[in-house]
Amino acid sequence: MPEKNIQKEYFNPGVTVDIAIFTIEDGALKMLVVNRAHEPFKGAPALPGGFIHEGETSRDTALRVLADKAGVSGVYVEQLFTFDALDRDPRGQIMSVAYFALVPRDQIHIHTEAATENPSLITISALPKLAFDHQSIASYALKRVQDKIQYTNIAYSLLPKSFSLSQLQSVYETVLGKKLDKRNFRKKFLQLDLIRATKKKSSGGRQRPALLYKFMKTMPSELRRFF
Amino acid sequence: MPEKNIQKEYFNPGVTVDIAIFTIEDGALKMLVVNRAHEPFKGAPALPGGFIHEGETSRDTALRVLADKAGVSGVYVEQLFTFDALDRDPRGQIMSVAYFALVPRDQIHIHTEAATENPSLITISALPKLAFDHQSIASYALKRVQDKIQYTNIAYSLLPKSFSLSQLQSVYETVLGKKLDKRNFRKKFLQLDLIRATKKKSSGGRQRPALLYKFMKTMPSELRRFF
DNA sequence: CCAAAAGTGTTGACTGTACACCCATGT
DNA sequence: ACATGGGTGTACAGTCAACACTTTTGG
Repeated sequence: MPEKNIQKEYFNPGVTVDIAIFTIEDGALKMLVVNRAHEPFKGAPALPGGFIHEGETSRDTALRVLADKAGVSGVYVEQLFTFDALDRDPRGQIMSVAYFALVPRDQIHIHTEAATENPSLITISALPKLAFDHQSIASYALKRVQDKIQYTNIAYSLLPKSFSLSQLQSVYETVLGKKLDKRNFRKKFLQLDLIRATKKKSSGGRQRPALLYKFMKTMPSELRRFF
Repeated sequence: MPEKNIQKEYFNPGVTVDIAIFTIEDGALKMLVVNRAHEPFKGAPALPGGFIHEGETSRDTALRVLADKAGVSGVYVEQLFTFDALDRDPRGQIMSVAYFALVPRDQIHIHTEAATENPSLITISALPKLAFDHQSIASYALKRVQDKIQYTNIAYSLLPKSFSLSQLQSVYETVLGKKLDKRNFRKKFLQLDLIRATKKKSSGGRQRPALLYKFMKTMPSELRRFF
């Protein structure tokens, strides 16, 4: 290994960050995609992303993109994988450190002035072809979310601060793409000691109000597998 | 995103690959470390690694380092995580795409002519302080291996082509750092349909010869969690 | 015949899954 | 009063964990 002037003496690939931003809207799992403003793949749908800036970690870049394109901060963000197939970008050898984020729908603000490239939410089950290898990144991200919602508390990042057990169950059903049994779900989840009942009840519906719960920790925490 | 000449117009961080190479020797889990030949951290133990070359993916780099420093090829190698804290390398902003590999002890050839930097095997439980953030990389790698041996067949990459159930169990005990029940282990593992008995038996010991088994697939394959 | 590792089943505890009805509210 | 989602328990099946003795070989 060399000592100095790494940037000049050695070959450095380009390094970008791409981020799969998931949310739930109308009972469907959706992902935020943008339309590329420039070549390559001009006009094609793609994951939001950008080059790493000097003095910025890849996570910083991911958070910056998240703020720029979706107007969101303070949500769950995790590094996924680094994609670096040599032919993934026609401009040359450019790797992508991929991230994913989970965001409650009402925290996404697509129409900020900074939100270039027409960000929009697309249902996962109807994803169009994406630019670069973003298809692979998206499916890798989906798999990770589906795995991880089963043994961590990351669901907190798809829900409002307080929520009913039915809302929580609906998040699981939407992410996993399958129905769950109501009684078993409640029994198991309450045993985990992750959420606590508040003194409030939901209102506004024309049905019996539901007890509202909160996650005790809105920080990632690992558990044993529970679904 | 820009269109051309990425390498010149934009800031590119340095990109290295570091690899945690695990093996089992004398019933202990060990990792290969080198002594750094140059600054920074000259003389300090570190994970083997190096810069990505032009036209090389990070995985290519990992395989190259594995061949150079350990004389090994054809083993299980997996990308771990990309480490890019800004202060991780005193030379500047240099990220590391970390990998790990699992290698049977007898396939490691430390004393090839190319094996610079005195590679040596260190017991995991007695790791010295390592250069850079290699401490973090190593513990992250260990955790990943411990997790993944429980729901994939990666143990194949720590064993010879044929092996007894006791050898297999010993691999699990060594990696997980705990004793397992012999009858339960055998029952569960055989149910998984991952290995097949051969017609051979072990010999040479002064005890009852064991039936030898082979993994049906020596390619990564995922399962449900089994330990 | 002795030492050493190989090989083999059963039981009880726990966990997961299937399943149906009454309750509280708004309209 | 009715429509809507909220809330609750039991029984059966499957999985996990604990546990000890006999077998086969080499020396």
